[in-house]
Amino acid sequence: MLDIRFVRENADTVKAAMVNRNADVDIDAVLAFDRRRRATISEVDELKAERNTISKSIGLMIKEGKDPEAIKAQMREMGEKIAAMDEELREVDAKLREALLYIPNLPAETTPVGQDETDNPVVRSWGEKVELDFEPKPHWDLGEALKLFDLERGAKIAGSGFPLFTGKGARLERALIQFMLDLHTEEHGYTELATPFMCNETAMTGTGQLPKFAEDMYSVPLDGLYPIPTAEVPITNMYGNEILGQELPILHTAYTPCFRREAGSAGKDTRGLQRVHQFDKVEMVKFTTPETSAEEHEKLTLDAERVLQKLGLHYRVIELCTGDLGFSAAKCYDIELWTSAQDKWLEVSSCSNFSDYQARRANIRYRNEDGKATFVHTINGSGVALPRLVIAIMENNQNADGSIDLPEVLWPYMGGLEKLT
RNA sequence: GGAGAGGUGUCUGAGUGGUUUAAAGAGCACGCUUGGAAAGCGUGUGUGUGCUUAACGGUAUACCGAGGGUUCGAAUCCCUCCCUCUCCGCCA
Repeated sequence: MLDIRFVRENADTVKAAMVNRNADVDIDAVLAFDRRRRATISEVDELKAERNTISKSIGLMIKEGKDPEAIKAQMREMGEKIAAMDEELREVDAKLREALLYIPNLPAETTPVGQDETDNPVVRSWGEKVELDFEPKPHWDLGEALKLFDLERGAKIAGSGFPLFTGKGARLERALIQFMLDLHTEEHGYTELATPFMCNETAMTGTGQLPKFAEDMYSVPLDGLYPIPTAEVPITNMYGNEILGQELPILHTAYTPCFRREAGSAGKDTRGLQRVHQFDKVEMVKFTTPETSAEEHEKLTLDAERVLQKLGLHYRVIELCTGDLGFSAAKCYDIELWTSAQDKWLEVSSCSNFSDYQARRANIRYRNEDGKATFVHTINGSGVALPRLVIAIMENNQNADGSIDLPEVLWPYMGGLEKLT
């Protein structure tokens, strides 16, 4: 959520930023709510001040044995007026908040301006494309042949997009999760968490999934819960409504499954594991001061890249331009893996700096050097998401006989297994 | 799911309708004291919002788990909900 004072004082900047984002929001409507809200507060506070004074004098009158009935009758009227104005204030307050919740974050100054994904610059790349001297098979063929997963039976029990991993495929999921968690906790300084896999509406609003993206979320209406689309939700919101007493930055990592309805993307890249409703992911989340967030964002991105380097996978980092930037993010790098069999790039990580946007929504603060309660900056990124990672390993490491070589760092996690046959 | 007990500031903890403007203590910060420290003494010590200020700040209002209600006036009384603890039930 944007700071209403900032919006008030920099309306033109905000409007220009929204144009760069292709965001259709009515800033003037927000400003009108803001004006009405402040006028109402001034008025009702004055009345309340008067009521407090007179109420106290009534107390004194009773003590002195005087009859306060005449004044009380008068005060009843004032009470009704205050109640009416409080109600009006509640309404305009709710409208203002609702409007603000639908306004996306301001892009960082360093975020490149652009229309859509074709304007996203490539920041860097690592490794080289794998050249195979035979006709490579897509992962869905390899996986069925090696019995790594059984997508038909997954569909039978839950629906398409709910993959069922079997045997070595299931073990590969577990091995990758553990490898990544070990890397982030032992070498990158993150503290591991095991979080709830469902969150309430407040948490989903805190990180920006609600209210605007309700249709992307699964929900359990009977209990008011939502299966998490990313560990970002429980991890970020665990500090909601707190003034953090500990040193910043705070670094957390967690494995969770992620649940996404993928509404509106039906039929797009859905073959095999490319786009699924449930997938495993190791996430990284940081809470930083405003001064260090840019630097910590770069470091977090490198932490994600390190996973891919250790696995020996060719990747590139692109930066999202203003037109392609996620709703809550100020700046974002996507990491994409190359797959030779399909001759294309697959997004496996999205590393974003949210500045104080989520912190303001979730009300997460710390004490700055002056001792003043200040909103933290939140940063998070996948480190990394599994299905497309598995795709890249399978498709790039395949042999002519249909077997798949496992990256050396995974051998210990696979019980010594070096090859999927 | 049932019964009971609770939820007050950084912490402990008092407070059952009106100088509570949330007592007191601890902690913390600053000052005095000291050769230095401790002790002692003194002062200060939350958050949101509105108005105001160049700024320090000032001022008003709200906040005692959350949301409603009663009342001239609510931490205090009433209603709904949430959470924690104990016991029972169910259960991996």
